[in-house]
Amino acid sequence: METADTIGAAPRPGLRERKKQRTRDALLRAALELFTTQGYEQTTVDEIADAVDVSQRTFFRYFAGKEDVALFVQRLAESHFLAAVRERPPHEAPLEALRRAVLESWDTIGEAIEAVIPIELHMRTFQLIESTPALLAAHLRRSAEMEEEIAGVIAEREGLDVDADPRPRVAVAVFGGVMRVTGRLWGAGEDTSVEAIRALTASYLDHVGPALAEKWRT
Amino acid sequence: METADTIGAAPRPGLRERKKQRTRDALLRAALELFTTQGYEQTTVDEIADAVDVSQRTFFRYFAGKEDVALFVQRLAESHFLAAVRERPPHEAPLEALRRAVLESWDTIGEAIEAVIPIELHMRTFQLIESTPALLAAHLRRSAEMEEEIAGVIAEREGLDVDADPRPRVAVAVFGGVMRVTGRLWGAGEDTSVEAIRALTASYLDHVGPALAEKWRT
DNA sequence: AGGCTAGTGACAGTCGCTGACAGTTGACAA
DNA sequence: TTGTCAACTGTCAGCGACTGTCACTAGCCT
Repeated sequence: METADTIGAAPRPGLRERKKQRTRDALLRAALELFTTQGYEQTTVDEIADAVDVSQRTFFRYFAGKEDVALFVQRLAESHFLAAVRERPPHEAPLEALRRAVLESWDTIGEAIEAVIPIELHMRTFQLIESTPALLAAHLRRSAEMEEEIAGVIAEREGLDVDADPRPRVAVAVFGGVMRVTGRLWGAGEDTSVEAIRALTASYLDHVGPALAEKWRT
Repeated sequence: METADTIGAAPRPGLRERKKQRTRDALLRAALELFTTQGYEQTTVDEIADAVDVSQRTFFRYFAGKEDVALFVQRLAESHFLAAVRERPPHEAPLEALRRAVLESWDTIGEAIEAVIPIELHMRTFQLIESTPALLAAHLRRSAEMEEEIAGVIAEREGLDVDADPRPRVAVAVFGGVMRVTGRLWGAGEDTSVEAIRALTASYLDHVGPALAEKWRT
């Protein structure tokens, strides 16, 4: 099944594989570039394919559709976050684990992204998603799916049954809600640095307690 | 501009208007019936139009698309909930107002729905939305938009600036997150009665506090 | 009764997406 | 090196969602 160098650190992917990777990257970049400059709906799949000089059919062999390309990097980031959650030490309280996972994972996420596309392009894409109904919808659905997954992780950490105890899902729902708000505000604001989103997230998470309080008047 | 009976309680819509209403209702029912029996993706717009004996073009004059029909009743419910929130007395704490608004509005929502389609059909539609990716995505986006609106209402109640104080958005995000979880579980469960969703909602809202606690172990 | 206009159907066209088939090119063994 | 196999690709054909156009029908109003 596998060649001898499977164990080695640099398996040298082979020409075929490298070519595939190049086409995939080229399609991704071309798509995001076109989306962010002329708009998502205004960009046709043919345009993207033409820009990379492949047939439309080939585009669909690499990506499930327009949506899929647009959210590709987002999914990358999400999987990093999910991994970060799984690696939190078990003694941390659920919300604390989630909080630290986000705050810490942003750096690794940034690196992972830059290995594929320029970070600046990703920023523009992020704002595009927020402002394009079709993309926002798809993104929210993905988020919902991931929340379900995370709820499972949390439940396991605490040795609970997700379907019996409401707390895992509730905690994750609360957390997810706050994350969406911060993401939205970050995209709308001026400062698109990693520091900015980190500070914003921390601040908003700190406001969950006060927001649930009976009296808002100081 | 308006005829004399504008002031009257029963303006008698006129034949034209009544005909339109009938077509709209017929399209809505036919669509939901087809969606829930053979599936959303498996149902074409032509089928729906044929079932009501109008042209495809006419369908698109009444609804923006397939998604729009499927979520029509949901939007009806949402607007009722929003109205209920606006009518809560100002002395209630934000989360308390939201809580009471949901719990109380379900009855009025039920009535409003039944004026358009049989309630049983709506239940099936609800489950369809939860289990159809494309519809779930659209629904989540709508919810997000409404959360933004509600955040504005809450901010106004408390005399705050939504963009300056994080609490309105955070509170609504938390609430919305819990609502989604309960909705999901309700659709997945057996008991589709109004009582069931009411009890489930109350229970899950009560678990927000415990879910945020440091220690989950009793 | 007759003109006005909202609502409709028929038609054509765009775009996202998929299946089928044939041609090309890297991978791997004889 | 060469030949075989499998992976990738392009071309073509087609479906379904959706939109613009235009002529026509049918309520409405005077």
